[in-house]
Amino acid sequence: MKKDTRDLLLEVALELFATKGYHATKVSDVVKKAGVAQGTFYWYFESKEEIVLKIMAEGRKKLLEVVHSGYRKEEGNIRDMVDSSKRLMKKLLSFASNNRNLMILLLLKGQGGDEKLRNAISETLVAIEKEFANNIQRAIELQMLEDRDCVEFQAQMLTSLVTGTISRWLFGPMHELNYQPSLSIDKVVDEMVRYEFFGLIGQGGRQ
Amino acid sequence: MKKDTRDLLLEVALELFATKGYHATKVSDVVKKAGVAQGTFYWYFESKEEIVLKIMAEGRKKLLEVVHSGYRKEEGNIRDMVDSSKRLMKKLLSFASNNRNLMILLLLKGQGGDEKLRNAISETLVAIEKEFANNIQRAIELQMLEDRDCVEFQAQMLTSLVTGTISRWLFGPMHELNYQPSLSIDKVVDEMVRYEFFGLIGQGGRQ
Amino acid sequence: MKKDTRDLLLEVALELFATKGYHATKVSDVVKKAGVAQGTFYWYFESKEEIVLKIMAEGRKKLLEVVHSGYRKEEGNIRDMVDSSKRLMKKLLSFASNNRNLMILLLLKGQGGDEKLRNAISETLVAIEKEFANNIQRAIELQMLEDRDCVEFQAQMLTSLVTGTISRWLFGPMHELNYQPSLSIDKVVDEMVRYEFFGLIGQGGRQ
Amino acid sequence: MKKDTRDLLLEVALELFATKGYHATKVSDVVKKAGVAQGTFYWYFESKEEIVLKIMAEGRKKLLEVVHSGYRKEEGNIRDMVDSSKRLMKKLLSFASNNRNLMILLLLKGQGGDEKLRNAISETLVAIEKEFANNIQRAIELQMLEDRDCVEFQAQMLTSLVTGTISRWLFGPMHELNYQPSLSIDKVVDEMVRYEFFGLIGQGGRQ
DNA sequence: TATGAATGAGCGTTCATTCAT
DNA sequence: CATGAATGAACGCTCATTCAT
Repeated sequence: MKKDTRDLLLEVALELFATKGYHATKVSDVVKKAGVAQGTFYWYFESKEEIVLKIMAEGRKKLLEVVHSGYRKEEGNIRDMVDSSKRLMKKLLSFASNNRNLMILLLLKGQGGDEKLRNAISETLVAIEKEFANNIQRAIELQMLEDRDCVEFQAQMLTSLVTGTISRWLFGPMHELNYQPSLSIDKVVDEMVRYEFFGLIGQGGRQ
Repeated sequence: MKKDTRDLLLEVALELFATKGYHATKVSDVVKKAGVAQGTFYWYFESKEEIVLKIMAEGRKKLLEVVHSGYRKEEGNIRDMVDSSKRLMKKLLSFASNNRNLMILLLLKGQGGDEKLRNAISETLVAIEKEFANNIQRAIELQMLEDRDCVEFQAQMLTSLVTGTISRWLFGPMHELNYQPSLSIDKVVDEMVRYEFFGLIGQGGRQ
Repeated sequence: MKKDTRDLLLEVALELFATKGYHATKVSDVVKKAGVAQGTFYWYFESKEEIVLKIMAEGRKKLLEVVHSGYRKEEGNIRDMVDSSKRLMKKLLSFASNNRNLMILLLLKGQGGDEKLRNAISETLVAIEKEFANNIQRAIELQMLEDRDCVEFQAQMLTSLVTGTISRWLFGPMHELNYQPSLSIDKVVDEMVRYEFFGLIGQGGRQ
Repeated sequence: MKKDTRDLLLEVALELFATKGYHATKVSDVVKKAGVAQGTFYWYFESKEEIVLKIMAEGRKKLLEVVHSGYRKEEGNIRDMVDSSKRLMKKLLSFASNNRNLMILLLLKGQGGDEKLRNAISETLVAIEKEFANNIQRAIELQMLEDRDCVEFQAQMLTSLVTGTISRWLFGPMHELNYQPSLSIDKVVDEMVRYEFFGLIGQGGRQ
């Protein structure tokens, strides 16, 4: 069951991009680690840029599947909404935890690359934001949330909260690749969703 | 009143780093735009890396001054706390708005650089997080916030929220350099601080 | 029968190092003369320093083979010893004559280079000195030479004599690269070995 | 009694050329160590090359004075000749010992420099050789040495012997700048002059 | 499919030298 | 005499990409 060379290259490239960064990773590093010749790389991919875009496109697809499959369609009350969000966040965090390299590329190391690279990342975030916006909109229509007339902005804040928290949780304050998360997924989910809906004050905050 | 060459280089370099990214900016670009010879650059800076670190260190210092000077010391009730936070956020957003290039470097384009560059960014975020944590801790001690035993994590979520929102507000969903913010500072501050303390549900959310 | 590119580069580099000196020879000179691209140089060698060290190591090896193979093992009397030395010197001078560029690098032009370069040269001389010391020591043990209790020093004087004479003979007083030796090898060998054993006074010197 | 700036620069430059080599020594190193500004250097010297040539010309002059003043004019017999040579060698070694930096430049580090630099060194050696040749010629005319019809060559061998021995004695086998000579001047002189006149066999060698 | 030698434009950096003050 | 900022040509090296086999 020999590994397909193309997949091997994709895998090795992702690992190196995540470890050393896109720019610092040479094509020669990739082929060396994959155990193939330099030319072989260019049989499968047009350029270094193409492979990273392929990686990110694939990653975005998988990530969006998670986000999209996350919400239950029929919320009833706030508790349902919170539970639903918790389920989504749990899925998201699990996915992130199982795809550390991808998350590094999407959330951290990719930002400094070329225009196209940055756009790919932005598009991913926009897509996530859109999903969140849809959900918020629906909740508003169900009169579960007050209509503050800035759904997009709220979705964007939520996206910032989630992506920032994920990257901080997975890689620690200094973005160390081998950082071991100190909080359990459940604790993070609990706190994050609480924050999502109730902010710092929380449900029982004195007003 | 000839501009000091060193400052000129710093300014030009920041602009180019923000516009094209650190890697894509050549030293020759910087000196060309500054109108000095290649060697002049190396009279003032040891390397391309040094100048970007200098820029970021200086930027971090100014940014932290804003964050640090932001909070009032003697909050009384929740309204005070919220007002205090609003004042801070307003200062932060004004600063960001007036230092777009710096924010690009700190929040967007810097991430893909060398190890040292990324560390410089991480350290900045850590410093902000620390300020936020201090404030949350104080609010807890004043019994204005419930002690959820995860102050650090809360501070980190807050940092994610704020930095993400700022970069999204200033540069739009696609991180365009010339993006014109569509929301006024006051609106952003209102919504962000509301979110900070009350989450999506908000003060008057039906439970 | 295409020449191996690596060997071609080594050969061209040696010639240029000998002609213009290590520092004055640019990598671009080497590749231009070899008719390959700049990058090709770095396919075969890590750096300009590496190639010169490789050249010198190879040269030292060949030189030491000559020195080592030079002496007969079983000298009987002084005449044998003198003849043996003549054979060695003849071999040495032939080698030097056939490897002018190498000798230039080892004896003349290399000295001003980097630390490693100079060390490589010193090590070569030390190795030669050691061979000479062994031979002197053996001659003492055979009671063919008086034990003056300074074998090392004698070997060093001999090394100075031989290397100095070779470089002076091959390249003339002004170290000209295209100098034509004015004395035949046999004459030089005769006089040098006479000097080696009998000094200025010579065998028949009046005392 | 402030040190003359020009002399200071000469002194500092010699030290650095000897320590780091001509090429590795930057003009900025010299002025930094001398505590003057970069421009000052060029008030006193036209170029980096000029200063090293000045240094070497001055050094050669002093060295030749020693060599020239070395021989007694009226040798009588071989013992006189040997004694006379011993006196010269002792002077030479004392001079070398007191001018280590100069000797490094003349005998070791200078060789790899530019054409002019190498010529300056060659000329020095030629001048020494000439002095030696004169002395040998005179000894032949006094019938103290056999006329082997190769006075120049003999002088050259003698020069090789002397210069090689000096550099090896002062700086050790690896040309270390801080090497401490292990033999006393007198021992070196004894052995060197013995070798000069009698070779390895020596006066009492069995023939 | 796969190899790996070859390419060459381009970059960061160096440093001897100049010159206005 | 002295300063030190400014110059700019030049060099070693990189690395994504190509191509003959």
